[in-house]
Amino acid sequence: MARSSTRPTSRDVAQAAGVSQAAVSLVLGDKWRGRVSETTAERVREAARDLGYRPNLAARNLRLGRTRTVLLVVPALTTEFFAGVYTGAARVAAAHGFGVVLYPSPEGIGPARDPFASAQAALDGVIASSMAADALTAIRGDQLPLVMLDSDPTGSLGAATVNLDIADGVRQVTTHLLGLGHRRILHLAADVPSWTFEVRARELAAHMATTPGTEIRTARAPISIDGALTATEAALTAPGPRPTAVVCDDDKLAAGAYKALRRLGLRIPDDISVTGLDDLALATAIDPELTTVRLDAELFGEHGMHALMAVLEGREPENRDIPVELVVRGSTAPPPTPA
Amino acid sequence: MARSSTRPTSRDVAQAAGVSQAAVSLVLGDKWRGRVSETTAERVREAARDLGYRPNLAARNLRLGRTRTVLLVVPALTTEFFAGVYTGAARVAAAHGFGVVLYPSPEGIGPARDPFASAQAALDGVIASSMAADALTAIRGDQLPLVMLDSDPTGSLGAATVNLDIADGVRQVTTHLLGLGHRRILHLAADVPSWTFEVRARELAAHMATTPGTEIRTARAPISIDGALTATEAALTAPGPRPTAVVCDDDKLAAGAYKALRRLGLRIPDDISVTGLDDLALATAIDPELTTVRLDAELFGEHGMHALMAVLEGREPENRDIPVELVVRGSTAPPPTPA
DNA sequence: GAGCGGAAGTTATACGTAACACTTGGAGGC
DNA sequence: GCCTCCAAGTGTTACGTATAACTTCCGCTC
Repeated sequence: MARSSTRPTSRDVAQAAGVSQAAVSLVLGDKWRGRVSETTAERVREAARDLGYRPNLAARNLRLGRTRTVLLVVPALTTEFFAGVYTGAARVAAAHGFGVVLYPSPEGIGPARDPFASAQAALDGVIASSMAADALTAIRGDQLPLVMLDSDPTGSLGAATVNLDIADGVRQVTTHLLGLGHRRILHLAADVPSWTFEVRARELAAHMATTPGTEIRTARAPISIDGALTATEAALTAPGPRPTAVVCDDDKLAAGAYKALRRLGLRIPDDISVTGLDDLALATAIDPELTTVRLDAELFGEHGMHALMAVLEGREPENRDIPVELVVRGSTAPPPTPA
Repeated sequence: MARSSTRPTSRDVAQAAGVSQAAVSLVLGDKWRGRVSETTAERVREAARDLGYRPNLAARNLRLGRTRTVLLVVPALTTEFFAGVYTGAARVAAAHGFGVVLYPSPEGIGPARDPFASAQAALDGVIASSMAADALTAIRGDQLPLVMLDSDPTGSLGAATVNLDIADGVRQVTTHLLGLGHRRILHLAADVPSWTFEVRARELAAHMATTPGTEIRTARAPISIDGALTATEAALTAPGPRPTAVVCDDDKLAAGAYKALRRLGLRIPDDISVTGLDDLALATAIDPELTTVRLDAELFGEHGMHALMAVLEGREPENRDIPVELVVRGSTAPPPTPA
């Protein structure tokens, strides 16, 4: 009968199995072939099971100087309900000096007060998306291997980058609209300083310029339905010939644009076309369903992690852009013929 | 000039400052009042700054046997884009034997392969919501302080629970609809085995029964727009008098119901009313805006964390239900008067 | 001038693990 | 009959930190 108040250690298992702590470590670490007999190994495994042994990861991490864990940094929280749960919980936790780590069951969400303080205990590398400069400085200060998602490849950080081919997506949207006959476009731009949004504006301008007689009007809005509504309404009631299509930086903005258009009495797509970018569930929830650019988020994640693994293994990561795909639905049509 | 290849330790700082490692620990741990002179303390801080010293959290955690970090377990991933990023990244990472931790910048997302394997290194407690039984068993095996969110308070787990007053929300919805004159209701239920959904069905039935001549038809659907669409269409084309209102277990189901109703040529709310539950951004993105029950997710999170803190500090957590609020929008109206 | 107490440190140790270097007891070769 | 070699382990150490216990020096009091 061992002390049951505290968690069992490998030494407790060793004692229970009548072997040394080293043997336990070998067996449970799966490094015993030819070093420990099969019968002894089984005895150790049984003892570990009986005691409910779980290795202490803090000790293991300290010993190995390595954690087999990486940090994925995302720009902001898109989840709605559990984002709120996290925010509230994290606030109280912080007040108690605690950090919070989210776990997605079975897929996935994320962690902590100060990511680099509370995470460095368990990090071999970082994947970061569209981050603030100061956070990046903190990461670099840690000298952790870093992969950037959707960031300027010419940025001076010297980190590997993995990007969605947003530029091509914008080209596809533009080609689609130009082909339908649209010439005057309202660009509903996300009011967020991020490379990925700069690309949209730049590429839209560049590709529209290839056709003569085109015109782009720009409205900026925070990424929220209400923000998009207000900005769109203002832009469309401004003087001058009305745009015949609204190109939105993402689907959420498009949902806001829908509301503004309804309020202005404009029918989609008869009076005005709308496009999004992301292909969220929202895109098919609204009426008419949204013509948008599908981003393969999973593939994106896979490529990002592959790149990080390459860096960790000393290989050169490949900087390939991930293809995207235009999905044409009911929100785009030829512009109305002028009376 | 110290060795610069490896990360500086507190001993390196001590050497640089000409003091013992213990002194460094005291100064940086802010426990030096009356034990170290102000000038020495400043010298230590300067050395730490110069070397870019960051304490090794694995070592600290090992030493303290405590991590000031808790794990928040959520039932599934609601985020769309970054959920996919996480899934893909986690898959590749797992293939390499790595775990993944998400970090929300600046608010918040979460972590890992096997939550209890990769997290126990840094956990003092757990907040879990609607979890699978096996995962719960794993948690209990860890003997970690546990708070359950939205779970059966009479469950045999002996954990503290913090719940939203979903029952009251359902009562408010029912009262609202009965007051408008609705008697035949379609309950679009989430096909997910969870206490929180059982409550909806039970409470709806109980409260409807208080008014004579009422009738509930039930349709089950997975929580997705397409699933809800199919289930709703099937339920409303079935024989018998058509329900005049659809009560949905959450907003996403309601969005699917909208599509089904449009397809059937029914106008909302003139021909049929719809209600949701959650008050997501989606609720105001669809047309007409959805009458739903607002859940204060942040407050929920705060209460969950308060409860966990109480457990950690040996206090008795209070098991209060968190109030919810009916938000009446454009999707509900009196039932059409029969011809 | 002996003794005391506090300031300003230092020394030593333990947390739990992984792995290197060593031991021991036979079996087999010549 | 002796040497070698291998299987099957064990003893020991280090990872970096926090802290309890100890030391040393000095200024004061009586």
